Amino acid sequence: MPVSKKESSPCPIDAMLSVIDGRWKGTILWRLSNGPMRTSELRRSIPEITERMLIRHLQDLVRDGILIRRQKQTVPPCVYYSISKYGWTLVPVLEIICTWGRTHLKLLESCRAK
Amino acid sequence: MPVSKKESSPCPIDAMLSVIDGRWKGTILWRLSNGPMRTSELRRSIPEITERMLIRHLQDLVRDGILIRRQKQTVPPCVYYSISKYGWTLVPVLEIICTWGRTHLKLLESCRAK
DNA sequence: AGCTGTACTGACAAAGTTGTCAGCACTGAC
DNA sequence: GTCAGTGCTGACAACTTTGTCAGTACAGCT
Repeated sequence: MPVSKKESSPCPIDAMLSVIDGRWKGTILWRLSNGPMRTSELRRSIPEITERMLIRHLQDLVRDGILIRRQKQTVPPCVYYSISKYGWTLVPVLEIICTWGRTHLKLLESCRAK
Repeated sequence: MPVSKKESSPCPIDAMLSVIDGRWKGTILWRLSNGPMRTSELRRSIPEITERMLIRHLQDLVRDGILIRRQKQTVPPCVYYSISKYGWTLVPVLEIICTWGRTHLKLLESCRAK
């Protein structure tokens, strides 16, 4: 029976990964850790991402309570995304992941170098 | 251009996730953190996993330097997998991920309860 | 002789994720 | 009037990951 990882497995590691897993979620959180941004700002700051995927990931992160969506009721619409209080508890974890990833990348590099 | 996350992105977060990402990798590492195990032992200790996926994940982890494969040259073959010295640097990171995941799961539960 | 167990591979299907493309409804600039 | 920009959706194609099934080669048990 193929059980999606997204479907609430009782494993806490999977639970965390299901929140940050997604091709661009790490990058999005990274950008937003410097302060709130508009949808189109985010889009421009991550050149390779498509609008479709940006919005899908943003919606996931809002649903998971990591981000907050604030919309000014104007025309044209003006939407800001920011990291929620809960989302900030995730940031130090990401930093640790990042640290490990950096040393891992260095290792891979030195392997390719030889 | 669809760029696989597995294909060395320069983002350290992605680099780390590409190592531990996989439906069962967290669970496998969890089991092995108690000591080396044989392929079939692992298989029995994770009832839902298929042999195919176990072996594919094990091979990934060996390739990434996280696990060590030791084979006794006997018939029938006897293969032990254990966490490498490098792999052990990953374990504390997994523990932090696990801690966050646990509180996240509790939060999800209390949401469903109401 | 037939069955089980070991560790693993290959071919392929199903499911999941990501990307592409078109479109909405409105506004302001040219 | 046409174009660009805003934030977003739906349909669908392409790609990736996971699962299913069969098969390998040897050995021990009955």
